[in-house]
Amino acid sequence: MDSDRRSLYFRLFNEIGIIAQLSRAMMDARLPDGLITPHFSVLNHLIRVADGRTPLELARAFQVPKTTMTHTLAGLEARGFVAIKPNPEDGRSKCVWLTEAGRRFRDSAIAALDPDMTTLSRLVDGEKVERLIGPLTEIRQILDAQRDPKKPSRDA
Amino acid sequence: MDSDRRSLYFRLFNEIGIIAQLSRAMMDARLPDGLITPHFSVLNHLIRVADGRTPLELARAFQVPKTTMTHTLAGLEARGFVAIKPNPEDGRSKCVWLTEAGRRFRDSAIAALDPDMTTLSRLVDGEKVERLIGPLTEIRQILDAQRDPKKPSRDA
DNA sequence: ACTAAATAGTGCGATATCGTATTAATATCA
DNA sequence: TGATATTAATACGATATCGCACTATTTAGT
Repeated sequence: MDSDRRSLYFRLFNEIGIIAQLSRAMMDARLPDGLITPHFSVLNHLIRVADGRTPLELARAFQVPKTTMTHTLAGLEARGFVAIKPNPEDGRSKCVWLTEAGRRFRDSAIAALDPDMTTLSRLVDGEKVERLIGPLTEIRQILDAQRDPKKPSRDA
Repeated sequence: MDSDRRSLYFRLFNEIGIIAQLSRAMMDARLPDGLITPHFSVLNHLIRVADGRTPLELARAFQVPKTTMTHTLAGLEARGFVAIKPNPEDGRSKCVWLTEAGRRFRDSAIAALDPDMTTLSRLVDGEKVERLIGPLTEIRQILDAQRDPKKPSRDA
């Protein structure tokens, strides 16, 4: 592979890595206590996508190792933001349910993030963001498909 | 801020976060020993951008806290991939220089990553990537500028 | 020159992230 | 049905990441 082509992809991943770091730092700064972006993201996912997901489904959705999701969920459960119950369809598995406190926390977190998001929406054209999401989703899916299918969660 | 607009930015950051995680996992899997993507990225930066940077400059370049960069550099120094010397222009500061071993390691890491990158270049159109980098760089710069200028490294 | 404020790097403790190995339950199949 | 492989979750240990606080040095202001 020639050097120019290679550095193109490195630059892409570098920019994306930095944006991920900056956006996460921005959100972390608005979240209380020991709660950080992954906690909020999981709550948000449970509301936006579907309640009652299994830990493994959540790990896949965020592309983190199972053990990382176990840890994140333990933090949410300790604060009473989710309830983790046995999966009635599979004795090995669990289901993660939002609690009322979890919903309230998610709403208050969004409120806390709102000023930053509003500022951002003034600085970054929404249509430009929409045009980005398509290709980014495509790249995400390709990267996802590249992983060893035997390892759906990277450490299984 | 209305909910649609808000979820647009959340989706952007979510996709970017997942791609960052996947690309990092992909690279980590090809790096030896205890070396991970940040180690490689720093070496790559020293070659591509400029040798002899200070730790703080590197922390800013990657938008990580100073302490994180200290830790990353310690790992590189322990393996003899960089030499950290006093900054002749500032007694508080240091300068990070690549060693020959560092260059060799960077080259071998690139060689190890090459198959993945080649696969990627077949699956993701290079021109599409080029069209992404501009807007992403812009967003990165805006996010960067949004941070409190008093805290150039998030924990200063 | 002297003092006060700012800056560069790091020690330290807390938490996050990850890989490996383990346990329990389920699925496969002879 | 019984043996084997697969799967979901977690315990555990190692390292990464981060914020806070501290030291040494430099810079600014008088």
